[in-house]
Amino acid sequence: MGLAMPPETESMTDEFVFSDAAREALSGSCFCLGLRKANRQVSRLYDEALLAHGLTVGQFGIMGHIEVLGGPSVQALADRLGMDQSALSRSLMPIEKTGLVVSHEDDSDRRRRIVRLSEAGRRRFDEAARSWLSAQRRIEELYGVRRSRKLRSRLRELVAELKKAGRGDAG
Amino acid sequence: MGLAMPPETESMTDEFVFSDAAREALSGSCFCLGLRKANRQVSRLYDEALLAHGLTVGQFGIMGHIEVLGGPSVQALADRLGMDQSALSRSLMPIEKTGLVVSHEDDSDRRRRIVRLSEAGRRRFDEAARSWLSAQRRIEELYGVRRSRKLRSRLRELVAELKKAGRGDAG
DNA sequence: CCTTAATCCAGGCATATACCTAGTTCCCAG
DNA sequence: CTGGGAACTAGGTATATGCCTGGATTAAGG
Repeated sequence: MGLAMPPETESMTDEFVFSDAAREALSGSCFCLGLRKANRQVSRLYDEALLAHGLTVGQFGIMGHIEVLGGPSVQALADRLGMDQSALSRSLMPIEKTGLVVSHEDDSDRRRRIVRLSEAGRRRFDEAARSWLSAQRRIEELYGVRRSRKLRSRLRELVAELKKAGRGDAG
Repeated sequence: MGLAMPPETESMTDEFVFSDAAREALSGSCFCLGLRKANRQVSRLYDEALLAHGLTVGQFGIMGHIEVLGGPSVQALADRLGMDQSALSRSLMPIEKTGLVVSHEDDSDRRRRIVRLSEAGRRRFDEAARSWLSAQRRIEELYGVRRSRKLRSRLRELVAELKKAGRGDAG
C-alpha cells in the first residue's frame, strides 16, 4: 500500500512513514503546483504565438499595462502587475534596450522613473496583439469560451482576496 | 474615449489608434497574464511558508513528484511536471547539492539519470509538508474550500486539454 | 557489425521572478 | 534649515523556466 516507496526498497528497517500532511501534499492537491503547471503550459502557448514579434507574453503584458496606465512609475507598474519592483525593473531592460519602451525621470519626484511606450512600442504591441488574440482564441477553443471566461474571473477574484488579506489582515 | 492614451498627449498628429485585437488585450482579459499574476501571488505565499525549511514550492513539488514516481528519470519527471527537461535538470542541482536528492545512472539505459529522495530528503519533505499544509489551508480559508477545490480541478482540466491538443491534434 | 535515427542529459543563452540592500531623493517634524 | 525616516530604483544573488545544441547512448535497419 506504500504510496510513495521506491520500488527497489526491500529492507523494512529504514522505511519512512510520511505524515498526513505529507500524504496530502503527495496526493497532488497542491493549489500552487497546479497553478504553476497550468502557467507553464499556457505561457508556452502564448510565447510561441508572440515569438514572431520578438516579444514574450510577459513583455507583452508589461507593455499593455504601461499603455493603460499612461506612463506609470516603475513602482506603480509593479503594483498593478502584482510583481516585485526589482523584478520588473529587470524585465523592463530588454524592451527598453530595443527601444519599445522609453523612460525618463519624473520631474516632480526624481526618485521615480516614468516608463512609456515609444511609437515603435505601440506599433509592435498592436501587431503582436493579433497573434496574442489567436493564442487567446486557441485556448478558448480548447477549453471553452464560457469556462475560460469563468476561470479568468476566478483567478481575478483569487488575486483580489489575497491582496485584501495581504494588506490589512496581519493579525 | 481614448482607452490608453498617455494623459500628456496634446498633438493630434501622431495619435496612434489601436486595433480591435490590441484593445481587447488592453482590456485586461488575457488568460495567460491572469494566470501568471495569480501564480506570482500564490507562489509567494507558499514560498514564504516553506522558507523556514529551506525549500521553494518548486523544489517541494519536485521532491514530491520524485517520491510519488518512485525514482524516475529526469525526462520522466519533467514530463510529469509539464516542464522542460533542461529546466528541470537545473532545478535539480540545488536540491541535489544539498543532498536532499540523490541520483545515479540507470543500469539498463545509461543515457538516463535516476533521481530519488535521500533519507534526509524524505524527512525534509515531511517536515516541510506541515508548513505547506498551513499555506494550503490559508488559501482555502481566504478563497473558500469548495471554490479552491473547484479551481484546482479546472486548472487540471485545462492542462489536460492542452496536453491532449499538443499531442495529436496537429492538423 | 556498421550507419543512422531516436532518446536523454546538461550547458549556453535569455527572460522571469523574488528578497535584501545600498544609494538617491523626498518629506515632515523640530 | 536640518535630521531622520519613508519611498523609489537598481544591483547582487538565487531559483525558475524556456529553446537550441552538442555529446553520449541506445535502438533500428541493412
